[in-house]
Amino acid sequence: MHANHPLTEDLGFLLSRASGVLARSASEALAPLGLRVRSYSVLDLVDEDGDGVTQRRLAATMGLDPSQIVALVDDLEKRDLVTRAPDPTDRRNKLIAITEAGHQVCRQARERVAAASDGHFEGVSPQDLDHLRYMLRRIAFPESDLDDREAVALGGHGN
Amino acid sequence: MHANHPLTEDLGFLLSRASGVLARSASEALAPLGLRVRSYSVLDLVDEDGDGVTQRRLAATMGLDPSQIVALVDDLEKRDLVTRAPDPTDRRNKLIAITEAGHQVCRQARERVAAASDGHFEGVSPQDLDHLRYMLRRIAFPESDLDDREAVALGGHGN
DNA sequence: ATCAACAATTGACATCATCAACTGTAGTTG
DNA sequence: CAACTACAGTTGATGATGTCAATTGTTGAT
Repeated sequence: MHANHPLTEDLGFLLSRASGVLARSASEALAPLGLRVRSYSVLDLVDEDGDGVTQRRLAATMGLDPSQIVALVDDLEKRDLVTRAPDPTDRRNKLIAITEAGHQVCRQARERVAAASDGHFEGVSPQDLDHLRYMLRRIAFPESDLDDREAVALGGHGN
Repeated sequence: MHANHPLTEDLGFLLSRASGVLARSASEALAPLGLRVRSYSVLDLVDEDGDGVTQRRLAATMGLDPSQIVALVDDLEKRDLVTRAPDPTDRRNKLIAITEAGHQVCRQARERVAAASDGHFEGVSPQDLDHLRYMLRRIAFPESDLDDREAVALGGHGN
């Protein structure tokens, strides 16, 4: 008899709650590597993108203010997990690229996070997880629901 | 062509991102009422629970440290949206109950939040939303997957 | 009467979010 | 070229949040 509260049916609340659960889990898994959830996100986004990524882009993808990226990259750079170099094409941009050490750490981090996350998805089927991913992507990245299909239709750019 | 980053397929990341999107939306919707997402959550949980709720319970439901509830209730109490009274049965507990004014504000808040949220779910069917709710509940409240089924088993009152 | 367990509270401290201001670079216009 | 605008990154201030240890008051049991 604790259900029935409108709040516990509210998607925003459930998202926040579920997100918190996963974040804690990931946080614990990453601690031994000296990473936090945020720095791991940066590392992961930079990984497998040999050309380097601008900080602006990182900020946009992570949904953060660009100013917050600075400290994250500072830390990763200080530990030689990423490099930060001005873009030759446009010296305003700084291209963040991963180092070999960073790549290794990133791999370990992925494994740890995945292992830690698995426990939370036990009751859910793989198809349901895919479905969940799909829906969350639509909510998290609304304007780019063009990812997998007709990327054309919208003349403008929504919002 | 920006997809394919493992991170953007990671459920933890997607949850955090989607949660952030909804939270901002709700935050803007609630600002005119002088509420934040957190205080709205408290208000909503207290509403429709005439008997009053202990702060411990609020903390557990919201996934917060009990110490954080104090300030939230302080604020709501100061504005006469809730009352805080010692439980006659066990004077350690304080029962938080809603006031008439609180009930009214809560209703407005719900409408505003719902209106603001709707925009984020446009592309998703009602059944998918139900499904989403269901899965999120499983992730957010793992031990209580009894919600929809044998909610009886525990003689007590959950938790 | 003493003790352990618990709810609420306080305070300290680190993290994070939000914004405004500043620097350096690029592109445009006169 | 000079002046202007626009942008990426950076810094700093300020408030909100998360986390934890310690305290107070209350309960229940010994």
